[in-house]
Parts: sequence; structure tokens; C-alpha cells
Amino acid sequence: MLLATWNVNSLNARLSRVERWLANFHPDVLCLQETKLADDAFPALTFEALGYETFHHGEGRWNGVAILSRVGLEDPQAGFAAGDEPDPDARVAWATCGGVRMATCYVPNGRSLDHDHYHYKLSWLDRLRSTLDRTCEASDDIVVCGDFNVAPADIDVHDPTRFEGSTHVSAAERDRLAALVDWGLVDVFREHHPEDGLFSWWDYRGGAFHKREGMRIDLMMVSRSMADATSAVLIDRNERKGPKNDPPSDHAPVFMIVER
DNA sequence: ATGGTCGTTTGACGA
Repeated sequence: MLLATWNVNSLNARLSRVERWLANFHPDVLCLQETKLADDAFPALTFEALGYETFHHGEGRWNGVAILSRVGLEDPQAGFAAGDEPDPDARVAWATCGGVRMATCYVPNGRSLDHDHYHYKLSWLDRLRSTLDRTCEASDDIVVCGDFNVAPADIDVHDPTRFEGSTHVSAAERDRLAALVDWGLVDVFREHHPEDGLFSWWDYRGGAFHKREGMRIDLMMVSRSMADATSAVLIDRNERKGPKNDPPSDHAPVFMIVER
């Protein structure tokens, strides 16, 4: 199986690229974030024509997440489990695809350490963990992927000294990722690639991509059974390139190949 | 080069 995640920064602006990526890579499952669409504007028929069932959870102008699957799509769920404080934003969706419980996540940015949005971010990650407690077992086949807006370690940032005092690298955010690891999930990309300089997001500004100044914030957090069956994990950084008339997202797709 | 980029939108705001 090929399982992928991609923050597209508006599906309207990126639809031709997503269609091309599906044709090139034939993923079994593609998780999208930041579709920025309402559910009734999601191009389900376009993806159906390419062989994909879809589940979209959106609100319109901001956020929006989707799961595309050509190996079945069962038990779709939007948001957090009953019992957790509901999310006012459309930031997470779940579905079982080919026997794997998938989650597509767009974790809040946080804005700054003294902003209310930062506390929302921490609470959001707490509720993600709580929903796992309520709905999954660590022994299941699970892939919780998406834009986490957290760099798990300093190696995931091009210049950690530039990010001191910023979001994405704070101890509290990294503690929330560690809580997912404690629960039983593995950062499967890092398990396959110990080296530095590997990123999934580059700021549009200042030629960051060409200066190799990025962060690795798009993660595939997978259960042990999935990690053990994974033969490769890659970032398609070529997808961050492109001309003004077909501009890239500021995030590149991340995908894993599972031998099953 | 005292700015720099996108996408939402048509004035800023979020990332």
C-alpha cells in the first residue's frame, strides 16, 4: 500500500496538481489538509472518476480535511470522539481504508506562545490523544497523519536558533507529540531517515525552498504494526517546485509504502 | 533592492 498526506493550501488552487499526483503515484490513500472548501464544494465526482472514494470535512474559507481512498472507505468520522470537547474548526477526519484506521489532521498553527490560539493548539493535541484512547487500540493498524505544525526535534528545523521562543518547537508542543508516541504511535519518517536537512514545509517568502530553509512538520504517526510493515517513507520535494501559473503548496506530500 | 509570498478575498488577515 502507498499511503500519503499533503497539505495542499487550498484544493481549488491545487486541484490540477492533486490530480496529476494521483495519476503519477497511484496512492491507495491520500489524506489532504487545508482544502479551504465547504463540503458541498468538494470535488468528489472528480476523484470518483479517478477511482477514489472520498470523505471531506470542511467549513469553507479556512481549514478543511479529506481522505481519498481506492481501497475502501468505512466508518467515516469528523472531529473528536464523543466525550471530548468538540472542535469548532474542521481539522480532523477519520476513516478505515483497506483495514487501516486513517486520520487526516490539520493541527492549529498556534500563532505565538502568548496567543489564545497556542492554548487551543495544545488542547487540540490533547483531544487527539484522548480520541485515540476512546476509539482505537495501539495494536490496531493506525496511521494518524497530516500537518502537525510541530517540528518533533531540533533536527527537523533548518536553524533552531532562529525559532527560539516561537511556536512549532516549544517543549509543550513536543510533549504533546511525545504523548502520541507514549500512546503507541511512531514517527515513521524519522525511523527511516536519521539524517538532518529533510523538510516537508518551506515558507513562500524569501526563497526559503531554494535556500533549503524548511521544517519537517508533516508527519505520519503510525502504530507499531504499520511501522514494522513499512519499507520506505519519502517526501516528494519536487512537488514544492513549479511555475507561477501552476504554483505549489508550501507543503510537499509525504508518503509511506507498506508491504501488505 | 529597508522588501520579500501565497490564498482567502477586494481590505486585511492567516500561515
